[in-house]
Amino acid sequence: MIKRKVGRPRGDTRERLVTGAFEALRTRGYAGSSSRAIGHIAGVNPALVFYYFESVDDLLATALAESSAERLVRYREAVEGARSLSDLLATLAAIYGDDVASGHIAVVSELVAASVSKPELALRVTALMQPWVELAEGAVESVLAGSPLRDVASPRVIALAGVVFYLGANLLTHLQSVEEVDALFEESARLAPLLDSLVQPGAA
Amino acid sequence: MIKRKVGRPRGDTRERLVTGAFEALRTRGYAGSSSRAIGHIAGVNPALVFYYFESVDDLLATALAESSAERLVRYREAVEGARSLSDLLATLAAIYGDDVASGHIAVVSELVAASVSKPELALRVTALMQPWVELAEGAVESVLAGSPLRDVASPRVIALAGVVFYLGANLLTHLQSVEEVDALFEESARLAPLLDSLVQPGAA
Amino acid sequence: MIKRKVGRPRGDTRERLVTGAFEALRTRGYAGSSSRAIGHIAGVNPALVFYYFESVDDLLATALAESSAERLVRYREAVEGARSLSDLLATLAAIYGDDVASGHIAVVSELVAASVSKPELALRVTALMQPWVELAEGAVESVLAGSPLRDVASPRVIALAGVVFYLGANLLTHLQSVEEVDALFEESARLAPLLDSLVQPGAA
Amino acid sequence: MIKRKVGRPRGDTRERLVTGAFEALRTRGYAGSSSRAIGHIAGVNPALVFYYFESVDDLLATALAESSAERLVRYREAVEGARSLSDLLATLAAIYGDDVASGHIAVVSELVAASVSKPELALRVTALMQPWVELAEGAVESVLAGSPLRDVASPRVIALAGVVFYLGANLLTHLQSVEEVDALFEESARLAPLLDSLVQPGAA
DNA sequence: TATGAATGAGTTTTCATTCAT
DNA sequence: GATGAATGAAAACTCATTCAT
Repeated sequence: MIKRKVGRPRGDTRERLVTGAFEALRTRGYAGSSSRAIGHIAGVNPALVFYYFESVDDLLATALAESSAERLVRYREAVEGARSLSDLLATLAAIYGDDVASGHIAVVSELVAASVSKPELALRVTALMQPWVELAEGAVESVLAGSPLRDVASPRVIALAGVVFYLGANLLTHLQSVEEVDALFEESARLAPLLDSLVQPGAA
Repeated sequence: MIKRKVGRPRGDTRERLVTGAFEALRTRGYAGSSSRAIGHIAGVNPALVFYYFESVDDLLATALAESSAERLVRYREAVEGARSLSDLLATLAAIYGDDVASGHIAVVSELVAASVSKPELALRVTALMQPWVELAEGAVESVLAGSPLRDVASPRVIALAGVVFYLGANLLTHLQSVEEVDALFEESARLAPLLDSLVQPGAA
Repeated sequence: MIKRKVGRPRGDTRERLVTGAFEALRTRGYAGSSSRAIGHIAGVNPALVFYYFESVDDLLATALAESSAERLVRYREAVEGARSLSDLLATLAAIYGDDVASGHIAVVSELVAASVSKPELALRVTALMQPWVELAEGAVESVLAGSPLRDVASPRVIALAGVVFYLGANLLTHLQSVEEVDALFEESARLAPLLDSLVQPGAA
Repeated sequence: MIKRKVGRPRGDTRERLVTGAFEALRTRGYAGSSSRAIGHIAGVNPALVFYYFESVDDLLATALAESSAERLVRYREAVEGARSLSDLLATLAAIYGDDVASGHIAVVSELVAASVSKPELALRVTALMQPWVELAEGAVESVLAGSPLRDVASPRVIALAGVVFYLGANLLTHLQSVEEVDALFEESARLAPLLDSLVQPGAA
């Protein structure tokens, strides 16, 4: 006798869990993302979390990893095409805006926050940050090429500064309102031309 | 025979709890700062947390508040005495350095992070941030006085940028090593004179 | 050096506690009437509960006792003046109505309810019921005097029936709406003359 | 070597919990029916209370619901077969007697009492009462059919009166002795023929 | 693959009560 | 009379994880 639970498409369970974890983090925060909660959102038995993943944290980190990888592909072109510091700042602002809208920013917040007291999770999250730092580093490098600033400022550090800004803005978005943070990006857009002229004194 | 119930009127229980909470946050993170853990560190019955405070979060926020107030007093002079942007950046770096050493930075991290999913806590933490934003705002204002930049950049937003940087650096300190973040501040020190000349073109 | 806490009139503490206990029962229920809660309402140190009373339950029972005694005085005349069963029913309805308004009914509910699993409290509450049963018994007796029913119905049992009705109505008031219970009393008022004619076949 | 973790899949756990809850209410009262106590009586891990039920109150209400449903089936025939008010009163007395013996009455008492300060529980208990009120209403209606009283007394209200009586008797059973309450029912049995003759003046 | 049952440790919080002052 | 501090037990509930099936 063949017995097959009806109505549950097989094979996509892992994927459902990943999506469920992302949603859980986005809507209930790290503390509310228990295996039960994720299973509930995914419409899947909570025990499966441990079948497909090592632990809840592992699943959570995977959810962030997948979202991050997808965005890396999506933004790489814009970042690498940047010709000036103001281009780069504009891109950072655009990424930030998209991430607020998609909920990615909330998920980052939650996991970075949790990482603070979970070393294992911190390792995962840090690893996810690396490609972004490298991407930014390359972009800064090409923008600074031929600039007198090249000798004063290290691209690596400036890239890190961008990440620090993104992380800090992340937190502030939760603590204050989005508007305050938006004002920050608008202001930087206004100052951008000034920065450009610092970088390439002869241009324009 | 002298018999004294341990822990009876010691008079400093509240204070011990506040210190214990700070230590718990610093060494075990938010997740590890249960009433039990705090009571253990303070050498006090965990139920007393609820005698002296409304909740664990209340105690935790109080611990941050006391540390924050003490630092505000300590740093106000330096911040208000700043004469240039590079002075201000140097002060920010100094504060950051002290806060890493004293553990205050860890405590801030933990509570800001936890705030992300605890609205009530977020309110407390946000309130604690305000005096710092205002202090920074005033300092930026006096530094920009008479500068051509005055018309382009709002002191409020620049002050917020400083806070965003502090918060972001906070997180990065946990995710990466302290060295990376130190490099950030060193770099900004190297760039500071350049910024100063932007602010006061005529000077020097 | 004479030191006297300002602003707290001495001597009325016991009374404040009794009133506070009544209010606590009325507004927060038995479960919410902790020594802390009562102390808070009374504006008095919770430890005083144990100075003036044996236990919280003792204080609670005392609060009911005082309210009950006061009402007994107030209603005795009406009950004893009743000339017919319909008079008695009307009085029962009036008492019920007053008790709903004054909150006494809520307090009775809470304590009778709690008595179910607290034998000591049950004793106190039962004792408080006795004078009412006796009062009712006397009234029924005089109403039935000279009635053919006298041989069929014992006044004691009819009085108990009244109390059972009062208690049951008490509970129903909490489970259903007050309106339902009011309907009950209105209906009995409509049926009362019929009952009167049973009691005194000859009259009117 | 046969090794079987105690308490693993036994299959009847839910049922054990329901029975345990009933027993706990019966023998220890509402206040004594903690998850721990129920788990102990049921021989089951207390955490399972929350696996199978939403809360302790949910389990408790379920226990009452199951007992109530079973009795409803058992008594429906007798109630619907009643031809006179005295039949109905006799049935009420019989139900009361059975309920005292089975402990159902104690359980009702406890939960009705607790409902006074637990709105959610009150909803459940009230819902449980409805079928009984309706059953009684139908029975009263058929008994009053063709009676001159039909115009004076509403079946709904008389049915409610029956419930009020049952509830009040419940409480009195706990406050006083069972004997007092028994006397009440005996007396009503003695008065029943009189009532019957009121209802159907022509008969017998 | 998937499920549902089970466990034990953990959490925050509340309480009655006691006692030194 | 009155206070505030302290205690220890208990409550409801949640969780990650395991395991037999």
